[in-house]
Parts: sequence; structure tokens; C-alpha cells
Amino acid sequence: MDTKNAVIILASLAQGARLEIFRQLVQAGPSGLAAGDIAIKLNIPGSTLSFHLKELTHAELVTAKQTGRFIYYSAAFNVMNDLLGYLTENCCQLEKSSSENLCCDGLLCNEVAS
Amino acid sequence: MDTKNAVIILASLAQGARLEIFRQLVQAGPSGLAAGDIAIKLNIPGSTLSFHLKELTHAELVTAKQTGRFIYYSAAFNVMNDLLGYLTENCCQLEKSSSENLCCDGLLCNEVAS
DNA sequence: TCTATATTTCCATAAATATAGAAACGTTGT
DNA sequence: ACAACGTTTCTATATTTATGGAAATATAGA
Repeated sequence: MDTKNAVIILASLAQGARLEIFRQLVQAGPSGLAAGDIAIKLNIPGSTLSFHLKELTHAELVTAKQTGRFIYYSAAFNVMNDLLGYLTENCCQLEKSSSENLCCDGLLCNEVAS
Repeated sequence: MDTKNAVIILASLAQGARLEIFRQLVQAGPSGLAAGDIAIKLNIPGSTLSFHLKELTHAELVTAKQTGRFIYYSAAFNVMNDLLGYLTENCCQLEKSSSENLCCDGLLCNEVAS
């Protein structure tokens, strides 16, 4: 993961329709949802949905798998996890944290146990 | 946290310069960095930096605190944590996960222990 | 092969965002 | 009051992004 990569992923999420799409896919889990189902659930015109799905898959935050006439989209959980790791890299490195208190409320500091 | 809010935060990170600024602030920890220090570290003109800092503070992902002539910016870790929670809300709800295996590689499923 | 269905690509248009120089604004020390 | 410094606002310009109708493509079943 590098900056360029992270920006592409974040930009793919930084838009109302796409964020909703992604959240639907997170909820749907690994088996995903067909494009048409997403279009109905979120009430988005086909061409617009297709544009957004392309953005998400280009960011590799979502993967597509064709099954018959349907194309199933699902969230790429591993990519999301990598992104979170990148965002929190070297968290609070410059602060000598006094005591065991994590400097940033927990979640972010997962990997900085030293 | 709602979609609108999350989009603003994500958009504030979805840009090379701003992502780098945020990561510097994550590394700097709660005490933060003065605007000028960031400008030097990242080699960004003052006006451009100011524009980006405004975006980040508007998203409330970064907070500003004036001390004398300097303005110190620091990462709002709690807001970042809220965002992560929002992104992973109801993760894999629709999948009856067989066994104890988390459906999405760990990190994302933190809160879905049931 | 013909038809229906699922999805994407093409296209034009509208809107939002990034950039950086110059000028302005606060704060501090003299 | 003045000068120096840190930072922001103003401004214009260039670039990127979103939207959705219409046409094209792909798959499946009769």
C-alpha cells in the first residue's frame, strides 16, 4: 500500500452512492450482490451504478464475478484491512506515551504495542 | 455518524497532499504539528496547505489550536475511530457464518462477536 | 435464430475540486 | 508604532468527477 493506492481507495469511498454500495456489500458478506439487486436497493440508474461499480473495482475495494447473466459484486475485505493499516501506520511514533495508555483511543493503535 | 458525514471525512482523506498531512499528524500524536512545520516537511506552498488544512478541519478529522503565532494541528483520533465503526457496521450480517470463522479476515468484524 | 434480461459503454453536460501567487490578517518583540 | 513572521483569504485557472439517456454487448432460454 502506498499513498497513490490509498488515495484511489479512499476516493472510491468518498461519494454518497459508492459508500452506500460498499456498505451494502459489507453487509452482504463474501457472496456479494448482483448489480441489479444493488440498483434496486439503492434506486440508482443502471448506467450510473455501473460507473460507480467501475470506480470501486478499479480501486480493488470490490471484486466482480460473473455467474450466468448476473455479475456478483462483493467487498474486498483484505484490501480494506490493508488500507486501515496504512492509515494508522506508525501511530503516535513521536509521542513517548507515558504509561500503558494508548495515545489515540485504542482502535488506531492496535499494532503499536511496544 | 451518517453517510453525509462519512463522505466528507473520506473525501478529506482522498487526496494525496491531505492524506500525507493526516499521516504526519497521526505520527505526531496528540500534540500535533504547526502549519509551517507541515509545509516544510511536505514541501507545499502556504496557501495550498491552508486550503487542505481547512478541508481536514471542516471534516473534523483534524483540530487546530493556536499557541502564540503558531497554529498546531492534530489528528482527531476519535473521529477516525467512529468512521471505521461506520464502515464496518453490520459486517456480514446476511451471512450465517459457519463456525467461529469471521467472514472478513478479522479487523473489520471486531464488533460482530455474536 | 429470436427475444428477454442483465449490464456496460458512449456521450454531453453540469458541478465540484486543486493549485498557487498576491494581498491581507494576527501575533509577537522592539 | 513598526517590522518580522506565521497563517489565511482572495482570485483566476486548470482539472477531475458525477449524472443519466440512448445505444451496444453478453448471456440464456424457447
